[in-house]
Amino acid sequence: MNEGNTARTLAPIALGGSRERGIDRVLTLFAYLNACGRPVRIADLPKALGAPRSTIYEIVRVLAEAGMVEVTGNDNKVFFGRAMYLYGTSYFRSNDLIRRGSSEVEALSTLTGETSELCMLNRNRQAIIHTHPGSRPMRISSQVGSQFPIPWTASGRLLLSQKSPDEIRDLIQPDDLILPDRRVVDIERFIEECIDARGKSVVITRGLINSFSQCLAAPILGIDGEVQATICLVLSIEVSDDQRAVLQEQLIASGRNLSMGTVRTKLT
Amino acid sequence: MNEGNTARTLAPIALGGSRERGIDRVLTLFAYLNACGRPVRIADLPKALGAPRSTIYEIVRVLAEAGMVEVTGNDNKVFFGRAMYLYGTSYFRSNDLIRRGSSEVEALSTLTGETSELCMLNRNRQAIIHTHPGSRPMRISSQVGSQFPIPWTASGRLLLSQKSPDEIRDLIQPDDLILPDRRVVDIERFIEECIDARGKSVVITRGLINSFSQCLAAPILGIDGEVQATICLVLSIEVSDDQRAVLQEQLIASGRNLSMGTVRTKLT
DNA sequence: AGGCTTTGTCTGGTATACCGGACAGAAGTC
DNA sequence: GACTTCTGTCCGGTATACCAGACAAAGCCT
Repeated sequence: MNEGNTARTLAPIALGGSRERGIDRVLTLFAYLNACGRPVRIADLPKALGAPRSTIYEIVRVLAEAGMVEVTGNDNKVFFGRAMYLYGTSYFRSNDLIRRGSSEVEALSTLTGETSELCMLNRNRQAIIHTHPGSRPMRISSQVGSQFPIPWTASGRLLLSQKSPDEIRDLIQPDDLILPDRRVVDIERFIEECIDARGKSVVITRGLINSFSQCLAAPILGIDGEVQATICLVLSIEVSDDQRAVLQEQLIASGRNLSMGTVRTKLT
Repeated sequence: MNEGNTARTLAPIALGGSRERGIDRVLTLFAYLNACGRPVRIADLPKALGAPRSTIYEIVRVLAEAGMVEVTGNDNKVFFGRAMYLYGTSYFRSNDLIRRGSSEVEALSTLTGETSELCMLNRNRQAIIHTHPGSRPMRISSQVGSQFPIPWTASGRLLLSQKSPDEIRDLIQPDDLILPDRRVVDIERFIEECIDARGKSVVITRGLINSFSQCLAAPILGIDGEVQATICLVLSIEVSDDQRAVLQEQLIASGRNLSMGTVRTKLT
């Protein structure tokens, strides 16, 4: 019933009915479909995206023709299409880090029995690129493709660790500082934590996204030492210190394993 | 050195310098990136796509900001980006057939030792959705994401088998009828072959894409009996009749396995 | 170094892509 | 069946996205 809540966060600004480019409409549409995670009725899109009906129908028609989205036969719902999958696969094939990272996540998760994730920055969000659930009876896991506000996660602190305070301030929207339980993260405190994360081989956050989990994240470094991604473990808050120390070592090893040019240069 | 050969097949018409929509430029760009299969210098795009420089730079900037493409740091090449991967994954997750089909391809290929592929229609091309190379010393295989003119393949005949002659004529461009060795497929003959394929449980083509391979394709049927995709085997032309008969049965079983509602309804 | 080509940025003008709104058909409501 | 709401299509006007072309910076040859 509440219209446009999602739209307000997705649509660039969407004031007053100012005219907008087709390409921007398309990008907003994609983001919205991804956020929904399932087919959406075309008729709902104008409201949800704050766009005129005629525009939406035209855009969907063009995108459907190109295979970027598909329209289901009977009830006119749209979702991503085959072409999107092909292009995404193309990216995956070309991207060594994601390929290696995905299999490292599987390995780490199998080894430890815990949920493991590969995370990267996507604009001003932290995206779950790949994940493998743990083998414990109570799994804690998030969906591939879902995106979190950066301040919610340990990975986020690492991913921003090489940015300047001003860059961080620019990147973080006020909304992003509100945790799921309504607590608010102080931006200055967050910036400190990011800078603190610089060069660290592991960062831990506890009780941020919820009260019963903690997140251990290790950086994956590029050829010139910048943080390209993180690999992380999602643990129950109750894991013993000893256990965590072991897991932490394995996590750091995985992160180092995926990093470029840092380990190999070591002399025997 | 030959400029624009690819562009001519990709760009809608692109005559005379008529103005074109941003969204169409974007779709052309995506298709071109996919056709190249690797990062492309931004500076080459205006020539390749028949678009003005200023437009290309603007479009790439916007798409890069949204993460749909990425620009490499040093030599300004563009390729698909993380967002494309996320959205593609989203499609994959929502699409049962591709998920099951991909694993069936793996299974069939492992079982037979031959190259296997999952194919679907994508606009007026046949797309390789998933593939697994055979275990023979001389592999014959094509890349995931690559797209062929429909008349080149056995799968193509199945995928069009339920269309009317007029629909087929509309779909097939004159260029598509030219085989890699310059022979030309007769459109009327091709239409007959498509209609022939209607209801067949396997279609075989020999020496079409090259002289040393043959392609066996089996339909994957949707709930109401229409061909949604095909699964196929790429074999050396020299495989014995006996061998082929065995492979053919396994292929048909895989296709039936992936089809909806046809087998399960059988009485014991 | 001097010319030549290539690359990326910027700007103003105009063809047109997007918008608003009208319209008809479908679907629900009483 | 009359009335309201919702869905999808169509059309003319205008704000503007795209284009052409100029410019500077950087390569790249002799």
